[in-house]
Amino acid sequence: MDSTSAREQALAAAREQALDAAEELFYARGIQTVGMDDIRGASGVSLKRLYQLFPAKELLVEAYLERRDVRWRQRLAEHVDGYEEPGRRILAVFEWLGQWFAEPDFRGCAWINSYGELGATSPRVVAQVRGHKGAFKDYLGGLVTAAGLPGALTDQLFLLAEGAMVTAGIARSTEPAEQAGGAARVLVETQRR
Amino acid sequence: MDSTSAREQALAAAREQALDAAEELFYARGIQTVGMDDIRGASGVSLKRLYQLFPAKELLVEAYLERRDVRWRQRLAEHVDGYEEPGRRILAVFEWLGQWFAEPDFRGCAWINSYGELGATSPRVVAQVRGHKGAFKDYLGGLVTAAGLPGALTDQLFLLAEGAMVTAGIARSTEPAEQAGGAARVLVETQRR
DNA sequence: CCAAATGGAGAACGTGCGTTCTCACCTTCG
DNA sequence: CGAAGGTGAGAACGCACGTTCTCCATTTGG
Repeated sequence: MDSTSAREQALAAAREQALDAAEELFYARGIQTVGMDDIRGASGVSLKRLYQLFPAKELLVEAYLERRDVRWRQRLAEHVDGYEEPGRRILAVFEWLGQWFAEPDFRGCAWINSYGELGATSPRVVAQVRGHKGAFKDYLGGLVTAAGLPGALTDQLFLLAEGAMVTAGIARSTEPAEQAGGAARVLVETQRR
Repeated sequence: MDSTSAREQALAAAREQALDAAEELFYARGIQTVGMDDIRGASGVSLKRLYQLFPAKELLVEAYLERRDVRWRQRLAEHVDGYEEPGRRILAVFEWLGQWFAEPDFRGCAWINSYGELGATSPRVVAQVRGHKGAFKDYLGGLVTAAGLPGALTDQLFLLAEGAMVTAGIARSTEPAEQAGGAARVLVETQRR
């Protein structure tokens, strides 16, 4: 007998459909302007099931950010893992940012946007944003120490990456990735000796 | 006879009171969670007058961002003008960011937050945000060229400043200012010879 | 001093939306 | 087969809020 019954599979499938719709709509139009009814329409999951899976909209938002965080960091890591040399791996981060910025539906950093929208009212969203940014910074920190570089460099590279994300979102441009990458190269080189 | 009649003065005063309340509330709690009635309560300006001064909430938001932009850049320029040496003036920008981050009611960059909240729905807000960021970048550019440094440095310093603002807002910390300032110093020094 | 316009307080209107409820229709299992 | 429980479609409920309107007091200009 399966550990996952037919009913459980149906619930899991509905959950993914709901999160797919939530991600697409929330990211594209913001969270507050998307109603639960829009999620239902885009996902095909009934309101009843939606509220069964996520007892409140805030929990759906939380799950959306959580799943996106895992996937986002996974995609980044996959790109970085295409390189071996520690210094090169650091620059690969900014390279990947450029690829991300170039995606046609890019609308800035989902977490920064969510923070701007709900940072003052939703502690769960704040926790997700801090968690995501903390995880990204930790990842950067790993790359820096693997390259034998001082930890203080991590913060600087992190700020460059954050600045690039906001600016790419606001200006609808991919340039910030190269500009940040250039600055990162200089900072890394300076620390190398 | 005055070019400003008593009535005009009253209107101008009400406008300032409305904008004072709007700035305090919008910045602290976000724009969508503050109702026009909250603005009335905090400002003492009646709804009728509010709508007479700003025919729609979006226009009040626009005016709020516009006035804040002028004041923000003024405060920054005043701090920078405390220094003469061109290289020092660049670093003074990050110094001032640190002072700003340390203010008790600091809640991140008002424009980045507004963009996250309304960037997908309000073209007027988007225009204000792009305008403000453009003006800030231009100001930085002036400092860079005054120091005889290459223009490409402007973009890098801008990204550091933006990253510091977002991060200070999300993490509720003033550290990003020093971290960004440290990176800026390295970037400037590297270009100096 | 009076008519006309202005202003404030707050009710009212319309709408959007988060959340719950209704009800008819299955599915399931004894 | 038949009762019990879950499900989808969508109505319904409550509330918040942007915007407008009502009503009365006040001011203003002739």
